[in-house]
Amino acid sequence: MFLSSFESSVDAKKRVSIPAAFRKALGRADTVFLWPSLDKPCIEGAGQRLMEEFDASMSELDLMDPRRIALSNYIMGEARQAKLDEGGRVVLDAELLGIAGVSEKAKFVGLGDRFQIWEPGAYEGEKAKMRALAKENLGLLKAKPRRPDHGKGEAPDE
Amino acid sequence: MFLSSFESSVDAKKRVSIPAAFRKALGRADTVFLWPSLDKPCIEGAGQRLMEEFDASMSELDLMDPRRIALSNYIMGEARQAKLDEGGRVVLDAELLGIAGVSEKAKFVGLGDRFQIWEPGAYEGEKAKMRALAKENLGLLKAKPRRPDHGKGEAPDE
DNA sequence: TTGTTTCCCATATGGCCCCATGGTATCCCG
DNA sequence: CGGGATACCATGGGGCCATATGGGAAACAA
Repeated sequence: MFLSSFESSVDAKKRVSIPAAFRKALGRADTVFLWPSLDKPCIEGAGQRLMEEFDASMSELDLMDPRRIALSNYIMGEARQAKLDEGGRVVLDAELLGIAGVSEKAKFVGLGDRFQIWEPGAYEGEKAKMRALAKENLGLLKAKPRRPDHGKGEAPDE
Repeated sequence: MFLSSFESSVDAKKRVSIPAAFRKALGRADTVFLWPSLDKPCIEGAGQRLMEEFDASMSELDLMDPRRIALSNYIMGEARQAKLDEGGRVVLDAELLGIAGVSEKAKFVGLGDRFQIWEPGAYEGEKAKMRALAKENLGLLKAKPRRPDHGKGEAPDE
């Protein structure tokens, strides 16, 4: 799970360290999938697993459905698979850097099944917006109905 | 269940002891999830269980639903998973400490499924407010209808 | 060649893990 | 009932190792 946020720096060769915690969430393969966000000035990234989910979702549409083509075009067409070097870094190409406005520093933000890479300043503004939207939608987080705990749940074992 | 309040101190390495009573409520895994409160100057924390509930709720929304992204952004982006050392302590990073204004002492307050960490002085003020709000809403505590007792009082669980 | 990309090695810093100590409450045994 | 022993808990400190980041050499493209 991509959890928490980190900032790392972009060197002269356009390399960034993927935070160690995120590398662990990527799975065994030393690759990341990266693509420009559809609606925000940031880069999105994930491991093989999420790509397979996208793929599975799309395969439920007819082969020639124009909507399928459009989705494939965005998801498969725009995404790239980057290989991590042995220090856990990837090279960000000029297009990705441009879209996100990233130059010196890159802010990695975990979103559970994926993560985003922001220019740190730009992210501050976005964060405020996201917080407001999250606040409005806290109601979507349903509690699992639980019956008065008869010692089942998190009883310390021992 | 996170119950009652405790105060512990923050050492030079920004470590705090999680109260032993709370550690038992965290379950067997030696990790805590910590995040800044949405509306109060304090840190909130919980065990794996609550995070899994969040995760499950979110996975019922569409992959690209903006509300999902916003919620993920707050919950996954701002939370961090801290590992307890063998003495039952965690390291609080500078951001969390800053948000809660915690420096020397930290006040742990149990809230049932989660807990909060306050700067002790700040908590005193908050406590008064919470008490007033609780007083106005005592009516929300409904008695569970219980039938005329068959057994011997309440069975202590265990 | 010249510039760009890819791989590999180097290194310091700070985060994490472990060991140590002192204090306190509880229990047991005298 | 008292004293001691024991377990548990809070806190301090030190050392190792992973991580982040810099740089150089080799492979490749123009």
